[in-house]
Amino acid sequence: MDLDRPARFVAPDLLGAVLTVDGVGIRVTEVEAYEGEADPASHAWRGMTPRNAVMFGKAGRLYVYLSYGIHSCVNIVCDVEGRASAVLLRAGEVVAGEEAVRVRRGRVPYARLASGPGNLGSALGLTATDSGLALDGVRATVVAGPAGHIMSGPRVGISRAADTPWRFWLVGEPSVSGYPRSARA
DNA sequence: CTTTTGATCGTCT
DNA sequence: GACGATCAAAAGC
Repeated sequence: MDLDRPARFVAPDLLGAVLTVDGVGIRVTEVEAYEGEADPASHAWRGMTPRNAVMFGKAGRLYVYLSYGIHSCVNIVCDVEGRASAVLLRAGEVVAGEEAVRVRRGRVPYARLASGPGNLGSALGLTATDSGLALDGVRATVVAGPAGHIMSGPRVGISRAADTPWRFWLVGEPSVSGYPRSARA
């Protein structure tokens, strides 16, 4: 998997890949691409800040941020150093360490364990203090995997550039959120 | 079933 | 001091 490309190209390739953090494995089923200066919806739109600095760094690290004061959302940083670019992991299927996930997520249906960016972050047990974590095999890894039928559409939950079709998901996967229900193709 | 609202806080203006 | 790359529960129909 070549992460040294802009997020919009890496995003669809990440579908079907398995991200493992501290023994919990998640098969990615839904992602969104965010790119620096050219993308008004990106955190890096107005340049580097202490929070988004990791987005400007080299590929293969995790960018984790606190959303709405409650949820931790997880991105995989891509593109070459100096170009802010990241893929938000919106949903996945838990394929390893389900017991550890249930401690944090409780008694919810299997398909919902990591459905939605906040839930996925919770399932992995990541918080903003983990931002910058390298996918180097120490605590975390990504391994590419087979993807089925891929579809794309507008990103969810943003107010700017809401028409850019940089959301990608696997058709037929129960964990895909698409929250809130609107664009059904 | 659809729409609204409360929770909760770091970040940037 | 306002506002989110959100979620689940409650209220409205």
